[in-house]
Amino acid sequence: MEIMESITGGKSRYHHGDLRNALIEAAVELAAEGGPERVVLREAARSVGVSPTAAYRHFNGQGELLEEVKIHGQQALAASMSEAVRVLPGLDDPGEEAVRRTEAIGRGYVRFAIEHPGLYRTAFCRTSAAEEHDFTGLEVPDGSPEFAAFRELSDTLDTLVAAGRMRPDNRPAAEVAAWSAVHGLSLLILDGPLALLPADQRDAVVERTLTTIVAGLTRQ
Amino acid sequence: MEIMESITGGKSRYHHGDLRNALIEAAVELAAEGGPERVVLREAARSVGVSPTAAYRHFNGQGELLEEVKIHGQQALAASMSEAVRVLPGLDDPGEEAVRRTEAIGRGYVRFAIEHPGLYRTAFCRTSAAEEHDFTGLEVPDGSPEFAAFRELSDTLDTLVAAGRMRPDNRPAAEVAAWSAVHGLSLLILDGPLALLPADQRDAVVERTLTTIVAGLTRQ
DNA sequence: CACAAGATGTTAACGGCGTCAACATAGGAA
DNA sequence: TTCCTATGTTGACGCCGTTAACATCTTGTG
Repeated sequence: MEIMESITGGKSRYHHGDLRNALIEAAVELAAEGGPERVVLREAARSVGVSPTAAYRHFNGQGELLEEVKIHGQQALAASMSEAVRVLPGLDDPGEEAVRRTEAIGRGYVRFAIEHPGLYRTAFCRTSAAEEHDFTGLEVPDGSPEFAAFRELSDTLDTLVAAGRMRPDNRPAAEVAAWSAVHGLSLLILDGPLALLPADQRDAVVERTLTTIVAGLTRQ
Repeated sequence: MEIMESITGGKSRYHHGDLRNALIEAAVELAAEGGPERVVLREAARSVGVSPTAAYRHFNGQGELLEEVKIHGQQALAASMSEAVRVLPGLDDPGEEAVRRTEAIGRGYVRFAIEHPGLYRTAFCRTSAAEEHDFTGLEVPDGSPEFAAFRELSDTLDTLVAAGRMRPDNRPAAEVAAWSAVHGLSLLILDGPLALLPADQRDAVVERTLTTIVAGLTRQ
């Protein structure tokens, strides 16, 4: 398989060259604009300039296209969380550092939801492909990049225990508690009763919620 | 306006008599089966035995029908929370009672989500009618029955403060933190990574999460 | 180099959806 | 009784996802 000299080659060609990715890109844009219900196969095809049925050469159907966008959203979310941690200053007290890091992860999570509501909602939308990974807090899958951030959370929680800031018997399900809090908070802000809260009040509520959940996790 | 002797009168009549409620009922059933995306106007009409456009005499369109179902779901959720509290035994220590009550409210919330996933998802689905109520934790709207349970949570949190189990400066946004936790937990269980967790492990995670969030709220 | 075969894209069509316009009927008030 | 209005019906439109049948490009092989 030679590399097609096409891609941006010129003149409208019968074969697109990279239709799959082009469709995903278009679909991501749609999702960013209007969430999962907005990613409609025909519109993605239209915006790429191709017939609707062409998509079926690259996806099993709309569901599979949506799944692709979903993965993209999960990765972007993970990146936001990682970035929030990366930016943190180092501290002398490792326990304090772990606490700050935990809060930062949560902040990055909520921040992404607020800044990219469509993608965030898509990342957690229901899809027919219900083959979800599961973890109780003990078994953390690795490899899949969308879970890199989750791994980061998990490690940070371990650090909390190691530094004596969290009781070991609190450790199991700690990531579920943390994740639940930021996930719920994000959705209450996006779709729920906190939707029309002015930004400054909203941020205050976010900070207070982060503080509360971390307090719960680190209670001795 | 005389009462129509119809309703269950007999013989197929041209005028249904209570089509609006019949459609809502059908739509609720659909939502219970498959969530918000399942409440399709034509199917509701079909199951009532009426033409699709008949619905337009009673609703502005599918969105308004969905909105009706949404309200129904919110009320059912509130009922589940209230029931969980009602069932609690009284305690001598009012502080301890308030703590138990807070946990019970959360348990009732998550329990409803697990037992009625379709209705729960519908209760929180996005609808065009974005005229949501908002509250920062200070201003709690009353009247609307779907918020009765929220009022109950708010009162319970007040009791926590009064009994000296919660620092007053922790009070603001406390309901947001509590709500976020149970909401996020419910969604992680329904759609997210905890979906395939066996029931007993799932219940354990729920209990641990409730404990953690209450610990955060009541930390001195 | 020729050419068959597979990969990739197109057109046409189906059924289902939400919605609108035009028409039909029933029930109550005058 | 008669007419008005509330309520329901039929028919049509454009959108969606999806399938089947056909067209064109690309590539490996003789």
